[in-house]
Order: sequence, then C-alpha cells, then structure tokens
Amino acid sequence: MQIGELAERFDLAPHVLRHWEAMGLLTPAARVSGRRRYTRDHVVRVLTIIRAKAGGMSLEQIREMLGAYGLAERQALLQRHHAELEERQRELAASKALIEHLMRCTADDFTQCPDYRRIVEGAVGLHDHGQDGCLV
Amino acid sequence: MQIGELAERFDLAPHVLRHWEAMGLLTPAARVSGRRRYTRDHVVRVLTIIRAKAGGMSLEQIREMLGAYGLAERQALLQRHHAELEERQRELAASKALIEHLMRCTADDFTQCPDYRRIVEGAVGLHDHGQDGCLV
DNA sequence: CTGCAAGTTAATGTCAACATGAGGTCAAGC
DNA sequence: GCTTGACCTCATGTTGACATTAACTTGCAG
Repeated sequence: MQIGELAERFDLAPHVLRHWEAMGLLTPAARVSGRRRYTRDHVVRVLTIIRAKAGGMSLEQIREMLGAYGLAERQALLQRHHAELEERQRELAASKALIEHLMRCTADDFTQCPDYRRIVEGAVGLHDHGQDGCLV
Repeated sequence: MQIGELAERFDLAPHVLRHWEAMGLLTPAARVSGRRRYTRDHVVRVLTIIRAKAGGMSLEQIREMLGAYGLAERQALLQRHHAELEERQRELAASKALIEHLMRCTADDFTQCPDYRRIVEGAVGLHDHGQDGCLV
C-alpha cells in the first residue's frame, strides 16, 4: 500500500503520515523505488495513533508508548495515561454540568445568576478571602 | 483587586489575564492610576473561562459565548458546545477502553495481539478492501 | 515518447495560546 | 529622595502539529 491509499483510509493528508514518521511514530517497512510501502501492521499502528490522539495524547507521548516494547515499561506508561484520561473525564463532566445549568438559566446575563455563581465559586477553592463586600 | 491577586487566585500568570483581555474575553472595569482593578464579577468571568477551556473550548469560542448576551443566541451556542462535549466524551471513552485492554494485554508487542487488532480494526470503518493477504 | 498524477525531500509558513524581555510608571517604605 | 516591587505597553520568541510550496522523480495510459 502506498502513502496515498493509507492516508485516504483514515481521511488524512499524506504529509501527515510523513510528519508522524519524521516524529518517530511510524517506520515504513520498505521502499520500492524510493516510495514508501505500508503493510497491515502500519494500518494498525496508524489507528493506534489516531485513537491515542483522540484521547488527548501528544505525539511525544504516543512515540514513547509505541517505543516502549518492554511489557513493564509500557504498562507503566499506560497506567499514567489512564489516570490522565480519568482526570479529563472528570473535567469534561464538570464543564458539561456547568453548560447544562447555563442552558436552563434564563437570566439575560448569566454571570449574574445566583445559581451559576454558586456552582462556579464552589468549583475552585474560592473561599472568599476578601472578607467584606468591598472588592473594588 | 489587582491583576496579581486575581491571577494568583487561579494560579495563573498575570500576563495570561492580559492576554485574555487582548483577545476580548475580559474587560477590566476600571483603571486606578493605569492599573487594572477587578471586581467579583471578573472572578466569576475568569472561572467561567477556565471551566470552558477545561471543556475544550478555544478562546474564540469562549469569546463568542461571553459576547452573546441575548438569551437565544447564547443557548444556541451552548447547544452546539454541549454536543461537542458529548462527542468528546465518546472519544474519551473509546480511548480509555482501548487503553484498558492494552493494560491487560501481556503480549510483548501489543500491535501483534489479535484481540487488540480486532478492537482497533472494528473502531473505524476498516472493512478490508484489500481483498486478499497481499497488502505489501 | 509524452503527459500527467502521485510520489519524493527539504525548506518554510501558519495558527493558537501563551512566554519572555525591554523599557517605563507609580506608590509605599526607609 | 531613593529604592523596591508590582504594575504597564509593545515587540518578539516559543511550542506543537501540522500545511504549503518548490523542485524533482517515477509509473502508467495513450
């Protein structure tokens, strides 16, 4: 398979695959008269990269993970990334809850809505260390 | 409240707040001898920005949302962003499932693990339009 | 043989979201 | 009155992940 076909399968531009290769994420198996030839393994690898990106990993992190051929090393990386994903899920859920509240809020300027302020102020440790109303 | 204090509350660098202001996300209420003075409203606004960013919105999107003072207009934006968040949640869940599988996989090179390949190939529409084993 | 589409490398451009640095202002304390 | 520290503006640098362009080669159709 040549670069164009592989790229099209995943709706990528060919230069993206070259870029990933330059970043050390992809290693083309062979060249036929200077052109990259990809195998089924590469398909799996590209999919892995795409999925990992969708999960918020940087190319650098993905490179590490793909480069970690030792079982133990890889599992440690996965462990870390799994924790990151859960953190992201929590953040997403919080943002979504906020948005859902805003969607129900009919105030014209939502930053004035008392419910909103309660939620948002509870979200971070904002325990009001300005002790009176004089927060000019 | 001055910029340093506000920034410190959210563990931000002051120049980030100035940047957000330059991008039209924040409008300082007043200047006292050239210096920005922030009110409680700004605290709410900063928190809103932070939460929105955590939810994956770009500064541009946030600017739009904060600028949309009409109820209807805002709700439309929120609707869209809510859908985006759900899409992200699905992606995150898929990535997490993949990682969880990888954590259980004891193969030395996980791209060779049949279970993994099944999952990953099912994930995208990869209905194998290379019709035989000759995918060189 | 002649195009022409699709491949190649290498260099450079883009974009968002800051980060950093230069050079200046201002109020408080000694 | 002089230093110190937090603030100011304006300009430029950085980073990550590509996108674009230029100049060239290759494989195949007609």
